[in-house]
Amino acid sequence: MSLHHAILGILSVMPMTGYDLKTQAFDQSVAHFWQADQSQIYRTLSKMEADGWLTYELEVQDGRPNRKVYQLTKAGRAELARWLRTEQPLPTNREAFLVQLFFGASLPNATLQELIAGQRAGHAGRLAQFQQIPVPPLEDPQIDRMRTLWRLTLELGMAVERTYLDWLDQCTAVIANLPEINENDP
Amino acid sequence: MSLHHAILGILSVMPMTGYDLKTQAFDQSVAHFWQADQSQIYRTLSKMEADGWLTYELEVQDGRPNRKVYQLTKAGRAELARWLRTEQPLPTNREAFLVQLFFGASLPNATLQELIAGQRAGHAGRLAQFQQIPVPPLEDPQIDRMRTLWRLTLELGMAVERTYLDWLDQCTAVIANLPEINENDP
DNA sequence: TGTTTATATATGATATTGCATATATTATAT
DNA sequence: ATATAATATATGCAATATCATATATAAACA
Repeated sequence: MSLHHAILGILSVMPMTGYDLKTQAFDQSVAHFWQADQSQIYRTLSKMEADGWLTYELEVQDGRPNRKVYQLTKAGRAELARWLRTEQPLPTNREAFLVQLFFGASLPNATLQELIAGQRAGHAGRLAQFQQIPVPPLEDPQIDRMRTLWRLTLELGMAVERTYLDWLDQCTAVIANLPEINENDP
Repeated sequence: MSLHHAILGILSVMPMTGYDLKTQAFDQSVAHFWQADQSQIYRTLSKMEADGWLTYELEVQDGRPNRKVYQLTKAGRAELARWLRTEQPLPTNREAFLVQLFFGASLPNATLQELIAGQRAGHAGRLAQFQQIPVPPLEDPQIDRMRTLWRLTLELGMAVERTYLDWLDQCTAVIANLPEINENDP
């Protein structure tokens, strides 16, 4: 639904190809709030071009596939401006690990701890990845309106990851104090 | 992918109908980590029954549609036990509001503040909803292994909502100090 | 020398989600 | 008296997401 609008946003800052959208934008600068599959990006670009929101300039290359550098049309800019003002629903919470924990009472403590450790490694990795995205600090927000907003979204991404890490450590502590289940008695 | 497993988990605690799964489980006790559409629940139940993970007992009613009370088969219990031990990927971050904020530099401060206020109301509502889900406190985890794990998942849900609320308040403060854009100069 | 990585776009197939609508009766609210 | 909510299951359809694979060449690596 709003992969369209994420793409409009990115291309409004800088025209680029589907390949760049994947490798530069969705895998990097906006990865903390939107991720997209390569095949879905190309399909969505085609559809948006057919709908008149985008055009592209073909850069002919030899030895490599030609590049289609996409940019917004007037209609695309209008659509982005309209959508930016519409109220958005909260994200849906769907998290497989929490299903495991909620229904995991039959698992031994050690197994629960292994699952928790796996999640912890993942979240620590994400936090490290977010911390490497370069944006200026918030101290002087007069400087650059756009970068201030970028910084805010990144602050949330990092705050959420820290919340996960703290909570996973709490889980480890709680389960360490839990009496072991009797494996003969399911 | 794991709506199947969320359903296996719920029915392993208590056999119930598709209607009960929606109204009692997905809209209430597990709403903080998994949500599902009614139509998807019924389709998934049919598929799981066809795959031999579930059976149902028909309770004939008059004046109302008959109830299909689903329960796990032996194969269903085995699949749940297997899946509970498999490592799960982190949830994907896809949040439309952050797309707006990231690309919203062209919006006036007041519009940004309205969008933030809308999100804040939503997250405050979610937190209030989570706080009404009754589970015993963590002080004595010896009491009940299952309820301890339930409590932990709920703690995360609430911690994440508090993280959002704090961050949204920070956004309000930062944007209040931001110089207004010149609307004649896009 | 052979394998992987990078560049670049594209399609097929499947899974998942969301929204609307259909049916049918009883109970409750206005 | 009439409309809405609750109970209960089901299908159609469109949007979205995921996974695999195809094509083609150059560069880097082992």
